[in-house]
Amino acid sequence: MNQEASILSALKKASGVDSPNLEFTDNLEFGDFSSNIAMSIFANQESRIRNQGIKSTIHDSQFKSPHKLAENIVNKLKSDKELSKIVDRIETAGPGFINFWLKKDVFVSNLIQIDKEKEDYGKSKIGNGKTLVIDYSSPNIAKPFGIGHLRSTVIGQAIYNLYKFLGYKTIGDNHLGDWGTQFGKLLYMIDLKKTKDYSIDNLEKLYVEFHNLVKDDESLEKHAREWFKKLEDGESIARTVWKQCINVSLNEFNRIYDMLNVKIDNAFGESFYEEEMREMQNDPKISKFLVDGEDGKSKVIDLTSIGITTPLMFLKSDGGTTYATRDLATIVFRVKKYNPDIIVYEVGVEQRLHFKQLFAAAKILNLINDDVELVHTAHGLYLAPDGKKFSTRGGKTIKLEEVLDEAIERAKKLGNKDDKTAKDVGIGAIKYFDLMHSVQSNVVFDWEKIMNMEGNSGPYLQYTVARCNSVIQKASTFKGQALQDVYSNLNEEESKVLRTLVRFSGIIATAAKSYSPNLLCSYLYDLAQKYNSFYNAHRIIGDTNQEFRIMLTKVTGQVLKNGLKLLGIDTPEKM
RNA sequence: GCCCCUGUAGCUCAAUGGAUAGAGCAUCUCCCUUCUAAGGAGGAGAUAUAAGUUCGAUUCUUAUCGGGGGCACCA
Repeated sequence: MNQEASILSALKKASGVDSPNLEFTDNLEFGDFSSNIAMSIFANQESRIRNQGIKSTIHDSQFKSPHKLAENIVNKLKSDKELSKIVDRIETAGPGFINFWLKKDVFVSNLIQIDKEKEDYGKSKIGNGKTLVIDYSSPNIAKPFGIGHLRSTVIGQAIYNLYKFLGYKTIGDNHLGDWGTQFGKLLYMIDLKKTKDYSIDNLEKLYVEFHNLVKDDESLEKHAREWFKKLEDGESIARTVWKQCINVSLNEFNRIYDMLNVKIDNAFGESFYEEEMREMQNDPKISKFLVDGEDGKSKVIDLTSIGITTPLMFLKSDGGTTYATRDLATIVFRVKKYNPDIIVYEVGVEQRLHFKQLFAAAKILNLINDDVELVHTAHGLYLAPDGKKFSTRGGKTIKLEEVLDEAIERAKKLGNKDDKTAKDVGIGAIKYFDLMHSVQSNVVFDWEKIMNMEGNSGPYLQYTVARCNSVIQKASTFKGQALQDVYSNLNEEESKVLRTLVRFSGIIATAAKSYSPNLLCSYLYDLAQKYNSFYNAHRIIGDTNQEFRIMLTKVTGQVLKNGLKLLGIDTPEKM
């Protein structure tokens, strides 16, 4: 158990609150950790207590002020023997904060632990026995891999890595958009133009052209649906062309995944669930929930009972399936195959309504148990410089590959001669830029910013790791001993690094739980910055404290490396 | 028209209702005969507006004004 968890458990006992608040304090004046639990309990507003889920065995009327209540809790905490092993001092402060100072040797043993566990440091078993399925990346076949797919790909990968690190059984699925009326549109255009050019560029052109033609002739939408129906019914020409489009696209996508160094367990794609879709259509337990759509021919699932006025389109007028049908079928498959505890959809915010509908429908149709958690991360979008959404239909996109190439090129110009390092740095810059933003916020695309290699950036963190490596390499006399003696006279910079190091496992848990890799980014940047301050202010090799300082360098490099690996960012030895 | 999200420094972004609102870019001053200057130290600079709830509000509520996304046979 880490220090944070130990304090939490003691606090839980002393306050009688199930999930007391504990946060790291950046200002040592307020301890290493701080809790506002006394003030929360004291706020005797029933509604707030209910809203925050705070139930305490302590009745607030016994105490005159949150400060008095805090003192009461502190007294209990002081008699906690387990806690006294790691905590040096507990005090109340201000209006009723409870502040904890960790013992110096907690920091020492933490250093030793990091050095011992190396790349496993920070791992946990809290997810053992639990399964998480995550749907991410999910580009559409026959369209270029645009900048828009970057978020889903890298955030999804980071969430996957985080949960795996926490001991979950994790299954990643690239839910390729390889089915649906979009292919009808393409098949119609291919037939119209009698073309055999199935290159992505041409397919994209046809798709854009289709939408231009539709502006003048809405009946084309109907033709597209007819073509998709043919495809769905297994018509051989449609299937052959469709298959060729898929092969072309997959080659293209795989090249990009190689560049990004992303490997997704499965890539079943929407077409994979044809069997489940057919079974659902014939299942009386499902069909009893289907009602006629407005035209009397389509079948929809009514969601007004749970406050969603837009019904879910289950079968189109021509009997063809929709995106929603396929997503429901996917749930059926995943439940049957993996029995997951959590299913995460790392999909953009523009599909919020769809997932709201989908999750509601899955419950109505009894496809999942109530205890399965369905999560839509709803990441924000890359917006064009004019502040609007990039549009595939309008042909306005930025190809991810161009961005990646440019970043690698810039990394080379900075002096990274070997290709692997240039690639790690260039790709690292792009991934970090994406991940550092909070998941839900939109990001305005800017060539200069996305490949930033200074300041709060991927290359900054990679550079810090390389710097640590370089110091370690020069420190040939390092024996890794005699650490215990130096703690009475740590300087400010050293203390800051030490205090930051102990937070790693807590940050990982929080980042995973809230599906927010950006929290890990901020942490790593904070750690690197504190280390760099230390590095600039003090000599390492040759100092009387050199054993300690070298150790500090070694484990900082290790923690940064572990964190970056979780983010899917490689760390070159040298740069 | 209706629904959802959002508004923090010149720009791009952080901050489970907590203590002095953090960064990066840009800008101004310094620091390489010292272990990697892709670095470090320091200036200047921000919570859209108006009420409300609270011991305490960037965070919660309401209104106003911006911005974005969506609203059954695209995904």
